[in-house]
Amino acid sequence: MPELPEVEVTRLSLVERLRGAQIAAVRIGKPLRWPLGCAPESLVGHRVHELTRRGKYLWFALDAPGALNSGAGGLLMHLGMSGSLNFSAQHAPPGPWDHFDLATDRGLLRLTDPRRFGAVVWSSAVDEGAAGKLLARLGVEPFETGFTGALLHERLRGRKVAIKTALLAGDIVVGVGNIYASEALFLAGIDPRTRSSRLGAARCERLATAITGALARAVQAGGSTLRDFRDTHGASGAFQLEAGVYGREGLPCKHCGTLVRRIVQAQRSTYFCPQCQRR
DNA sequence: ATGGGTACCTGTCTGC
DNA sequence: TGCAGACAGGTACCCA
Repeated sequence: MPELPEVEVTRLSLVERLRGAQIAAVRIGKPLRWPLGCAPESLVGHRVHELTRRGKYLWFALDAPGALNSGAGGLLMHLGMSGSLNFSAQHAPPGPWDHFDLATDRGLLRLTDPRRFGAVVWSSAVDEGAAGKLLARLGVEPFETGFTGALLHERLRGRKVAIKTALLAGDIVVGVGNIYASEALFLAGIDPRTRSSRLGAARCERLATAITGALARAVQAGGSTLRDFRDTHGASGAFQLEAGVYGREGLPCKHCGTLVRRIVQAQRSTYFCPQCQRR
């Protein structure tokens, strides 16, 4: 489910209530992608100092009991393909897909994840241990000033993979998942099959702008795809209406009327307009 | 280093 | 109706 916009919307909706919340109990359901890495009871008494995001990962920075900002490690969370995070009623029994509960004095935070590609991992610091290892290979944040067309140009040079695949890899720029990779390339007028190294400075500039724009608009829209998932209305929803090409195979391009095509790249669907997007 | 493929797991939809 | 198969918002890891 979650690409950067959905993760950021999740973070924004939780951060105020969670900041300062004290952990009262931790419940683990079925195993997620990786083990927690600490005894769940050892987290009891800690407070959530801050909730931040890196790429599609959430970082719950923890304070030791009684101390303020003592840096008592934290929890790194990934929502995988199907994860969602919400406050539940304090004593609501866990459903079959609820695999991680953080009971706090501010409410019960619950991770629901049917496919269990998600993970919650304890780490002594963001840049150490399990978290450090997972975050080490990540590229720049699309909303930070370091993300420019020039950087894209520099990092794509010498890469032979298709641009769509390069964007998804996450080691150049983070947060662009399967939907927004297609959308950004559509906005930039670039054929997703284009060899990365063939993109010149001008198109890299356009692509950087398109990526930032698409992600920012999606955050503003409230991560509509996330809402779809929670309401179990399937794939149709506000984002589908906004999407230029994603999920629109066989429908007319909104710019030129040419039928949108679907292809498979690196075992993932890619959607594009063969007329508006050029190699 | 790069790139390709596989693996993880479960739900939903489509077509026969 | 039943069932097989395709497909789904991610990413670490293994191997050429």
